[in-house]
Amino acid sequence: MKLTPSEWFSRCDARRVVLLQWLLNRYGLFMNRPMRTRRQATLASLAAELGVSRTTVSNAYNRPDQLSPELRRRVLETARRLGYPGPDPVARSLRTRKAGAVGLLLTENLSYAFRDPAAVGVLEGLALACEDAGVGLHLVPASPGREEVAAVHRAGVDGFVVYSVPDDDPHLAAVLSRPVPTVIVDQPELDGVDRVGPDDAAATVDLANHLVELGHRQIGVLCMRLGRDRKDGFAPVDRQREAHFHVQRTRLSALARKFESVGVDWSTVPVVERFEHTVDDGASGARQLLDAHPQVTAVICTSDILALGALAEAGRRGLRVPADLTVTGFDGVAEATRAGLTTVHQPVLEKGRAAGRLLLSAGDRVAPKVITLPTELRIGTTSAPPRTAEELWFGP
Amino acid sequence: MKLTPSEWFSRCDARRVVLLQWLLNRYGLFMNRPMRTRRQATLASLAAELGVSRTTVSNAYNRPDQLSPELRRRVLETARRLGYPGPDPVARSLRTRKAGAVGLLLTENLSYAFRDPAAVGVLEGLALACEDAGVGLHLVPASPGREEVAAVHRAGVDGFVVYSVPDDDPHLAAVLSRPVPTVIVDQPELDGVDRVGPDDAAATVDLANHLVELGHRQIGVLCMRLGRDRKDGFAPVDRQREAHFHVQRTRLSALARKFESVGVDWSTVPVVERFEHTVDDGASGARQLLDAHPQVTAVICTSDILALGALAEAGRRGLRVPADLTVTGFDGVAEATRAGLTTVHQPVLEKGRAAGRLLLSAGDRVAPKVITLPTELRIGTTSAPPRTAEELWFGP
DNA sequence: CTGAAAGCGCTAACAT
DNA sequence: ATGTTAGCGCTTTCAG
Repeated sequence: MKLTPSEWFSRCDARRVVLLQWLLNRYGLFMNRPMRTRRQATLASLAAELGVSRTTVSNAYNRPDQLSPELRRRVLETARRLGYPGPDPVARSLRTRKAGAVGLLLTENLSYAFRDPAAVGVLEGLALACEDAGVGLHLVPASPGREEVAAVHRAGVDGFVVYSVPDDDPHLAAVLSRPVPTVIVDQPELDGVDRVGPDDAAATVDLANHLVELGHRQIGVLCMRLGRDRKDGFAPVDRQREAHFHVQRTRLSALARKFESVGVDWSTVPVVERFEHTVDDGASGARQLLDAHPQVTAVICTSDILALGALAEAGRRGLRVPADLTVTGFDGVAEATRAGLTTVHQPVLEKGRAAGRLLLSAGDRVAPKVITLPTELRIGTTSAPPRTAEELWFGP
Repeated sequence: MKLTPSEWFSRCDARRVVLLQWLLNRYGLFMNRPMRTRRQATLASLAAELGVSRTTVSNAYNRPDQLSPELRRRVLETARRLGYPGPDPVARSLRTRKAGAVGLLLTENLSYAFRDPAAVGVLEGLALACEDAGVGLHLVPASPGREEVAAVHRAGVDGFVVYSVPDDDPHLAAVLSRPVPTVIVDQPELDGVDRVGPDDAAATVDLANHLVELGHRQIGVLCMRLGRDRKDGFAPVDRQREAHFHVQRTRLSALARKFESVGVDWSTVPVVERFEHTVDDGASGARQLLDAHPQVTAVICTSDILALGALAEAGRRGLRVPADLTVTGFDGVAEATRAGLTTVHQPVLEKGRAAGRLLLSAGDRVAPKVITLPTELRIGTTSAPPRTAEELWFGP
């Protein structure tokens, strides 16, 4: 039988192989590569050089106890001499079926992720969980604009954490199509997919109760984006109901339920939406809200960032908080606490950490798991009873 | 000649192979794997199912122009039916020698990285560069404490960005031992390694000039950690000189040169070191400095974060800034600008972005490249001439 | 436009 | 304690 070149090659003894490899390397076979990238030493060439098997070299790196210390020393020494940088991580990943990294998908400009303290908290918690497990955290390049999902397919990871994306996000679909475990943080809520997040409805009801008890009936709401389309302004009830962001949808509907239960017609409650989640947009949203509805006694914001903007706008208008206007937030980030904001605190760092742990412990689990984090209503110095008609006439 | 099983196997035609694979799969060969992980479809099995070659299936994903649209449709359709998730990223990386990710090494708790605005800026810029190039950003889990460098070797990346680590960092050594391009941000300064950073010496001299011109001679310095060992307190001159952080070393020596040139004996200048880089540590450092040296008229901080702490401490002591005490920073982060701090501004976001671009454009380059970023002295409201003896006695 | 052949560099199971 | 064998899943010339 005729041998293929590779078969013949593989029948040569180690010394011959080395010689051949060297010759091929030296004279042209790799000429198409830039000369600088001189053919790296590999585990195989190292083994050949040493006259031992590849297994032995592999063991020298991965299972020191499987070798005599003396041989191991020789292997490592020769590796250094030959400039062998250790087993190639990609090849090892292919073989072991472990990439040693978890992917993070946040369909937002990364700039946003780094600016929003709540997002940073999640990121930090996740990073800590990864650090504990010794795995890398692979940020997937996915801007909200681009529909390009190739990056998701290209990511060599053992699982994904998806942070707060719309339910119709194409990147999310791509993630779910990959045969690796996935944990969603906050939103969307998907059957059969692990998730970690607060009980938004309950937390929002707590907050609403507080405002109802204070006596507020003339309220306005400032919320984050409700869809992937850029839209700033008043959001009618059907847009609220069809919001592609589950968190916003839940918070709004919880507010609606509570306030309707005390006789407020929700369709008359102004809800202002802002696409960007910044303090400035919070301020402009509050401006729009208060310009059109000056009778409002409380502005409920679905995030602290927006609420900080609302506070700034109140100041600009000469409205004293909470005497003239009540403002509330959501998240309980440090900046908000410092500002004395009445808000719902959620443990963002824990959220990220829980997501990481959940993901990394996947595999021994079969049923999807949902972790609900505790929230806490934190009454600060930005909420008080509305001024009565009397007070408005005669002063406090 | 006797055929090995694999040789024999490879001589079977496609239909037989499929049947065999199916049988083996079904009956025991993979019984050691958990049953849930039912053998995923692969490109090969898909090709077999379709009766085409692997090349064709590969092309369907990677080179649509190499197929009839009709065939491509059929391939993708069958893929969906079989639950084939597309080419495995790790296998592809092994074959193409491209991981599609850049590694980021910052030997600090990631928590720190996310809290320090200067670090966040760099991270953000780097993330933007990666996003533009469509490659992932792989955060390497490397806490300062652990000497464990395996994570560096395990990272499947095409290159590394190293942000501000000590020159004797073992993780850095591990990175440099990998046969991939590396760009260092800020420090250390290493021959033959690409680097991007400001001209610390020149910038510091600018700042020192400003203080000298104002008339300050009794100064104190507050600096970041000078070594990997946790050490808080006064740093004698030799510790300053032997600092393992090039940036700190340079800033201190530039200050020393400048102030010595106007007659100040540097060995009498108190330099307080803080291991942690937080506002609180800045405050405690300032306290230690001012407790021991109340005659100081200016506190020069090697970062804005420390300077913000110093401002807080000054307030706590009833010192008016800048009337009673001048405080300066370094970096020009937003918080500092808001506080009116006199500082050296450096474009942190650009720094990260430049590092990313530099790394991603490597390969067509041969000589190492160093990018020096412009800095700008920003005189704020925290620097003024020191009070004269007269003023001290008779008031301003 | 399609297919055959040849590995990328490594590890794990199973011998010895 | 060390070696043998058999791929992991893919892309890429090169030859039809």
